[in-house]
Amino acid sequence: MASKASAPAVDKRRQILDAAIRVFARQGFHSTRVSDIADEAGVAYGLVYHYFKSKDEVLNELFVERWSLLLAAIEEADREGVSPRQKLEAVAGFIVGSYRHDPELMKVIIVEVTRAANSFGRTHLPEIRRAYDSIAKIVAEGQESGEFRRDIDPTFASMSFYGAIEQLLTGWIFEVIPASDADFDQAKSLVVATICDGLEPR
Amino acid sequence: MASKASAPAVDKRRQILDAAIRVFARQGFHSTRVSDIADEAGVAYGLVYHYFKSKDEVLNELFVERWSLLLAAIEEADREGVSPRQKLEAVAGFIVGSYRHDPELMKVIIVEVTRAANSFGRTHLPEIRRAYDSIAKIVAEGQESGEFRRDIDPTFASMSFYGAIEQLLTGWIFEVIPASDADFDQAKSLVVATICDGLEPR
DNA sequence: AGACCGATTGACTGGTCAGTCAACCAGCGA
DNA sequence: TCGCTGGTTGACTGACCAGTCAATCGGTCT
Repeated sequence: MASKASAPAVDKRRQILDAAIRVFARQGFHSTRVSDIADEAGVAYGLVYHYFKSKDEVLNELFVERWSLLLAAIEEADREGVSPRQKLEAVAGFIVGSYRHDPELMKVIIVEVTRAANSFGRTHLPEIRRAYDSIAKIVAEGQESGEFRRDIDPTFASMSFYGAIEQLLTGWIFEVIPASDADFDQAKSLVVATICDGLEPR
Repeated sequence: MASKASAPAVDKRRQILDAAIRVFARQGFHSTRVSDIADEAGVAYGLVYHYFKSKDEVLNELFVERWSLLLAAIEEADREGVSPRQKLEAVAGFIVGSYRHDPELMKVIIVEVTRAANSFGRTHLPEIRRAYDSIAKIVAEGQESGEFRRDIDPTFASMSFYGAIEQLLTGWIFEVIPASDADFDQAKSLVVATICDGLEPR
């Protein structure tokens, strides 16, 4: 496909995916018609079905594409020989960075997949779970090395950590909390400070 | 309605609401037909429209009914003259307790409203935000009294705290993490310990 | 009895889309 | 020039379902 000797000047498939991001972000998956995607992409209705076997598959593609990067980033962070706290910082940084870099895509991923475990998320639960597990692994290693306390289940900690970050993104997405560049910069360290140091003074 | 001199043996309206909880929890809001609700309630299709003006209104009713209790509980917790940490414990305890008491209803609230800010949540954003704000208020008071550190924005802390709890419930709902009675018991204190004390040993 | 009225019933309608498909087009090799 | 092939088009169809409504039921009051 993309490995053709000479790629076409415009990659219609990509064009459709990018249009879908915009439309899904604007109207939500359920209330976008396939024709909306085609229109936004400046392409005929039927072409969407030439490249994707269903509307669902378009969303799937967007999710898988992005989530695999996240999984890679978490595992990469774990591989580095730094403190568990720095690993968590790297994970938080990657997620916040993803949002900063392409808020529309992250909105779609979170709102339509990650936070929609009943519909789409269900299909992708295994991949989503893999992220939780990788974070839990970081916490568990921190406990073994004595850098983290041992009386909090790593799975619990992982869910709290991920939940906190996702809630922040959700707050930005729906303008419940301000989303300036300064907020993005702070977010990473504040989340990690909250989770690692706690709210009570030391 | 319910204030009639002699209430009917069966309150059909309530019967419909309870049936809706079960069906929404089982199939999700989008893929339940109004006829599913009627069937589950053992009632004719049209009767749903006698008591509710639309399918949406059924969900709204369920949400408002429950969320107002949550708001009351948070504000009540804040009113008591205890430490901010104990207030957060009360809030976490109420939410976990709600799930324990009626997991299906909480599943519907979270999956279809709270975590669905694009569709339904949008309508209820003000009420949802009120919960965040009340929690932030608890944190802010804790900072003023010196029981919480001052370098973390209360709004941030509030989102992290609420996000952590909601993520735990979501984990239970989708069986990503085990949901035994023991887990419920621990959850409250573990979340609060994580957020207040942090993962790093003191 | 008979009139009245709210609760209850379920067949039906109107509108909406996802997905199909037959036709069309452009480039290229023979 | 003439197929051939794969990308591209958009009208159309079949299914689905929220919401409507006219009819029926059952209790109460006169």
